Amino acid sequence: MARPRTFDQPSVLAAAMDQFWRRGYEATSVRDLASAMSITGASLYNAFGDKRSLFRHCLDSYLDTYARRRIAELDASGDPIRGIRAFFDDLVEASLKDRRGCLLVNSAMEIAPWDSELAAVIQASLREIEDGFHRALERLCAGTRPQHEQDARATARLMLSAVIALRVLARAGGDGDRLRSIARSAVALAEDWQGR
Amino acid sequence: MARPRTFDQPSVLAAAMDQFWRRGYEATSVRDLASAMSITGASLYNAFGDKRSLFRHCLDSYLDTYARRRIAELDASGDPIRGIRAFFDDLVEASLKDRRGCLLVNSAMEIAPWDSELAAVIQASLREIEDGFHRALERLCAGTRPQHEQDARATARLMLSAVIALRVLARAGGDGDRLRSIARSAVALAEDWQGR
DNA sequence: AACCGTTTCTATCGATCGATCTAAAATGAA
DNA sequence: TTCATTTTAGATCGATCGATAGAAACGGTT
Repeated sequence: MARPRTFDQPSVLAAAMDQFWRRGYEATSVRDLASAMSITGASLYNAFGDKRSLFRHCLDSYLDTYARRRIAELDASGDPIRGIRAFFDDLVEASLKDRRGCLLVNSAMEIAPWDSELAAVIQASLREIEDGFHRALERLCAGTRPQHEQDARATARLMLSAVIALRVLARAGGDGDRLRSIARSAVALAEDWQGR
Repeated sequence: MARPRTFDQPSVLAAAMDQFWRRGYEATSVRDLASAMSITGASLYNAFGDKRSLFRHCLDSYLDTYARRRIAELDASGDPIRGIRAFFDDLVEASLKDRRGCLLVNSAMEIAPWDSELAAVIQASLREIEDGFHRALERLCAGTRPQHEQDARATARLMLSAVIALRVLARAGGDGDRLRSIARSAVALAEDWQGR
């Protein structure tokens, strides 16, 4: 065949993701990316296509590596309430340690209004999170109260709202008290929904 | 004296605000701004200083014109629950009609991480919204249950979360059902808090 | 060992970025 | 009417933008 690549695709993709994550799409230049990835601009274009295509790869990788991992852990939790609490505790801890926020939410703000294809990906991913909460809520009252379907959907959406707001506030420098307070309220939402 | 300006300061500022609001800070060029404001670049720099300074003027104007107006209406409402419902109904309606989202939330994502001075302004404004909800909740049980202060603060913060998420989802193209569902849940939060 | 397809590097493309300069036009005070 | 002062318009600054061209480097195939 031909000359093989000298860089490791997953690791340079992670470096690019980090740039987009911290600085956003517009504010990240191709030179920033190439420098962070330790490759030249030509190699970047050769391997990933243009800037938007590289971003698409980064977003897909982010969703697989971070977003869906949290949902899977929620689904795997034995006790849904404990799973929800672990979800939000972990989210707050990660958000306070790393102020980049969430690449998915960041992209929903910056990219989605201008790129209908990526907007569809983003909306679908947000829906995955919402559905994860919904499944957890349904497990809380398995089979007993089918009439509360609407409530479960509404509660799941309010929990998704808490996730989004946590990420926004963390990126904007919100203090830990506020973040923890929101997380606690979101968990209480599920508890109250179960107990009512 | 000397030659007076030929443009109307508030109206050109509104035009600049519209650009920042729709496109964001980085993606809006000084030429975009000058064109939208119907003045030349030199006039822009002469009247408003550099790009960041113009943005600061726009953000201040936005807070006075939009954000604080909603809070004042909430404070002025006779029935806090009706005021909260009107707040969210109006927010959803406006968010569906105009997909720009909220300049304050947009800026919290894009500007706050890189500009500590503007970050402080943004955090203070978010706190103003939270405090507005908090005052409404306190009016719901005036003087009767001082022990619930912590709950009131937590509920107000969750309502702020709903506002932020509504704005994010609206900008990302979220459908009306989801937005209305979140708004309804946020109002229900206040109702439940009153009734518990 | 010779060949071929791919990657890599350097240099650079035209366009646009934020910002500024010059000079002409316009205005009110003296 | 004159003059000082400010605002205009247009040109342009150096820097950087996303993207590409051409040549050299390289490894698997024959």
